[in-house]
Amino acid sequence: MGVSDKWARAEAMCPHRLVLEHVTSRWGVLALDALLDRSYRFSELRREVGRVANVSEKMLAQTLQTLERDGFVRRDAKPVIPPRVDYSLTPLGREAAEQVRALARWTGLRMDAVQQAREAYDRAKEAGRAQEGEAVLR
Amino acid sequence: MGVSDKWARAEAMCPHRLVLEHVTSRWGVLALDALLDRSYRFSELRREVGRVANVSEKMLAQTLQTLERDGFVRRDAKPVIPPRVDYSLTPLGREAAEQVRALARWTGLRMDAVQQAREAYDRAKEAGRAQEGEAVLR
DNA sequence: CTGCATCCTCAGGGATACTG
DNA sequence: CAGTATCCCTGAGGATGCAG
Repeated sequence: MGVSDKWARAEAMCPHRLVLEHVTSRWGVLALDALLDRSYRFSELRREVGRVANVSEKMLAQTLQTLERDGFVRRDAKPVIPPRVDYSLTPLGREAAEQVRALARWTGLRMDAVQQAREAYDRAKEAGRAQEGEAVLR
Repeated sequence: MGVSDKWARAEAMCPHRLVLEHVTSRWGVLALDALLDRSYRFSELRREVGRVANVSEKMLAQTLQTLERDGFVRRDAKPVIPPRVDYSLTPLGREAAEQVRALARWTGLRMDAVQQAREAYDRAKEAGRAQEGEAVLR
């Protein structure tokens, strides 16, 4: 289990923050987003998520377990050889995933504004440095 | 700068994911949420965020810089002694913060469902273990 | 194929001390 | 007060190997 004492304390202070962390975690976001479209088998999901950013099988498994425990993801393992496990969203998980996707879509829409802001910021910073240098020279 | 090569690669693949990470980062969420209500001075914000989870001044500063660079947070430092720096949301940041707060509120509302799911999960897991033990005994 | 266990690395992030 | 710089350590997370 990955839950450290520090997190236990955090949970005590504000339990729903932990859920938020799970949902907005690096791989949680991507998994939920993918599962919003359809159900996936494990390595299928791994590939799908991997289209955006590579995820180790360990982290994906861990993420899915957390999401399952929180009641967002349903896992059904068919008892066949070779094993086949399908992951899908519960109704609760669907709600969460929609929120997350909304946020993700928003960031996509506003990327240009963010880009501009960054350039302005970097330019301003650069100008600041130049002035500083000038001051030193006299 | 804390941007590692790994993140540079991630940015190349999918730039808006990075923004999402900033916004949903541990301290980003709390800062945005706090600033949605009003503007704060640095250590005032530190205290406010600290009501939920303690944040080192280093991490708060880092978080605020990232958010400022992305154009979410406006920072105005009054040139007075002692220094006074006010942080507030830009219109863009307000949009982001509202999304984040929506997500946060949703988790709060659904905490009971999550709790139940967790208990069910843990019970099922426990039952599984018990059966396993039984099987071993015969 | 789907995991769980193990080991190992590195970067996130806390504590502290110092500057403007 | 509001940071910046430094040190240091924990823990997230990748790689590998094994089991069912």
